[in-house]
Amino acid sequence: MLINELSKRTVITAHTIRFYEKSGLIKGVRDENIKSNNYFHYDEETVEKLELIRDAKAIGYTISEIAQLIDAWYSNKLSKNEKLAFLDEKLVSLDQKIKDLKEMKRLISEYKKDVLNGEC
Amino acid sequence: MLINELSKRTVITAHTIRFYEKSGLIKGVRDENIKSNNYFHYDEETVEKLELIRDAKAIGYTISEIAQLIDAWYSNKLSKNEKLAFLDEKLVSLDQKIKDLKEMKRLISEYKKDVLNGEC
DNA sequence: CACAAGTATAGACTATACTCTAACGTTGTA
DNA sequence: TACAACGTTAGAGTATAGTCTATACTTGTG
Repeated sequence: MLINELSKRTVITAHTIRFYEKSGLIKGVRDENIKSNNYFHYDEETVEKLELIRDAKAIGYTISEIAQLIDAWYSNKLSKNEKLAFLDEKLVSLDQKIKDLKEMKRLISEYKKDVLNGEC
Repeated sequence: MLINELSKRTVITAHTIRFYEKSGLIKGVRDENIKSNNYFHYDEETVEKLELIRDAKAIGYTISEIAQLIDAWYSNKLSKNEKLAFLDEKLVSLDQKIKDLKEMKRLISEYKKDVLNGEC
C-alpha cells in the first residue's frame, strides 16, 4: 500500500509517518518494476509497527526507546538472549511506572480527604 | 532559604528552579527589610512543591498539568467542589494510564513467549 | 486533456522542557 | 580587601517530537 492508505488505516498523518520513517522506526520499499515514480510501498507489518508506536508513545516511551522495542520485535539485530533481556528490562520498568502511578493515586486520594474535611 | 539551599535540598538545579518559577509553579518572596539585594526566599512549602513536581513529572505530567495540580493543592483559586472534581479527573486518568501500562506488559509478555519458543 | 489528488524531499517552524552563557551586582571568608 | 561563591535577569541554545510549507513530479478522474 502507499502512504495515503497507510495514513488512513493508522490515523497517523503522512507527515508524521515520514517523520517516523526518517527516524528509522518503519521502512517502506520501492518497486523496482515501476520506473516512472519512486513511491514507497508499505506492508501489514508497518501497520502493526505504527500501532505499536502509538501504544508505546501513549505510555511515555520516547522514539529511541520505541526504535529499540521494534528491533527486539521485528529485526534480527539482537540475539534471542539479548531480546529476552531487553524485554525483561521493559517489564521491570513498566512495573516501576505502575508503582509510581499508584503512589500518585494515593497522594491525590489523601489530599481529596483533606479537601472533603475542609482542611485546606 | 535562598535558591542554593533549595537546590541542594531538592537536588534540582538553580536554573531549573528558576525555570519553574518563571513557569508559575513556585513562588519565592523578597525580604522587604533587606534593601541591599533582591534575593528570593523560599519556604518549606516550596520544597514540597518541587517534590510534587518531580513525582508528577516522573509519571508523565506536563508543566501546565502540574501547575493545575499545584493550584488544586495549595491555592484558593478553586472552590472545594472544583478541587474535588479536578482531583477525581486525575484519579480517572491515572487509572487509565495504569490500564495502558498493564496492556503493554501483556503485549511484551506474549512476545517474550514467542521469542522463547523460537517463533521469531 | 485539464486538473485535482497523491507522492517525495528539503527545510523552516512550533511547543515543551529544560540548560547554559553573559553580564553584573552581593555576600562571605582568608 | 581581594576574590571566590552566590544571586538576578535576559536571552541564546539544545533535544524531542512533531507539523507545515514550498517545490516539483506522478497518477487518477471527468
